[in-house]
Amino acid sequence: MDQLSSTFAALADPTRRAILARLTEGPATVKELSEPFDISGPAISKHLRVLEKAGLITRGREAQWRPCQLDATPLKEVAVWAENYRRFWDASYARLDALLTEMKEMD
Amino acid sequence: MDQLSSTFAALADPTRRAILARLTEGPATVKELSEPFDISGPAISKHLRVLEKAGLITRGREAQWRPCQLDATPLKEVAVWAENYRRFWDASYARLDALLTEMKEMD
DNA sequence: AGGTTAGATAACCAAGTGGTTAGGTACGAG
DNA sequence: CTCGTACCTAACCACTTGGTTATCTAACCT
Repeated sequence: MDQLSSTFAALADPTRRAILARLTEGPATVKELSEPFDISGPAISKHLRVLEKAGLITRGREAQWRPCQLDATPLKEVAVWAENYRRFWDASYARLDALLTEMKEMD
Repeated sequence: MDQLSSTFAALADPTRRAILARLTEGPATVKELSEPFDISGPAISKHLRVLEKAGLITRGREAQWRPCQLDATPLKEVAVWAENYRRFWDASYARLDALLTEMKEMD
């Protein structure tokens, strides 16, 4: 799978997006991350592995803890990708687009 | 599934992203959309249904054709969501963030 | 009416996903 | 050394996904 696909796939799950949101407040242990959800530890572990493979988190080792940290780099690609479609949702861009087309047709 | 999740899920497939890219050039029939790929018609039909359920395309009826059209509205939500993480990938925002934290710690 | 074309649906398959429970590893504390 | 804690892996399950082929409907063109 390409980078963008695995990033989108990782973001398709609400639990994983919530984990990312939590990590904006700073690094956290697996235990801390699992607290807001009533799913088992292994389920969280799987989510973290998906996020790690997508490059959205990095994991360290400190004694018996494996602290997770946000890495938002892939989200930049997402933002850039989405921005390419801005003119299709933004009305003012659509008007500008129409204007440019009109001008192009004049020559 | 919530809106954002189904949008991300729809975008996780390269074929579907290519279909969206093609639709930026204007509406197209199912046949036209399937031409660049060497997968079967039904496979394309399934992709289109996923895109339609995610609200990324709308479909009309003209004789025996069912022309597809881009609807980028959900992509705005994607862009907005991703922008919330800008300060975590943008160095200058990170510096601003550090500065603000420093200032906060001073009182 | 008959044939061709566009497209959807149905049934199936292999692989992936999100969850579980059970059991294993590694570390710190007493 | 033993106990508890943090975390992982393994095996399993139900469901989804991305693909297939075969079959159907609907519209156009002779």
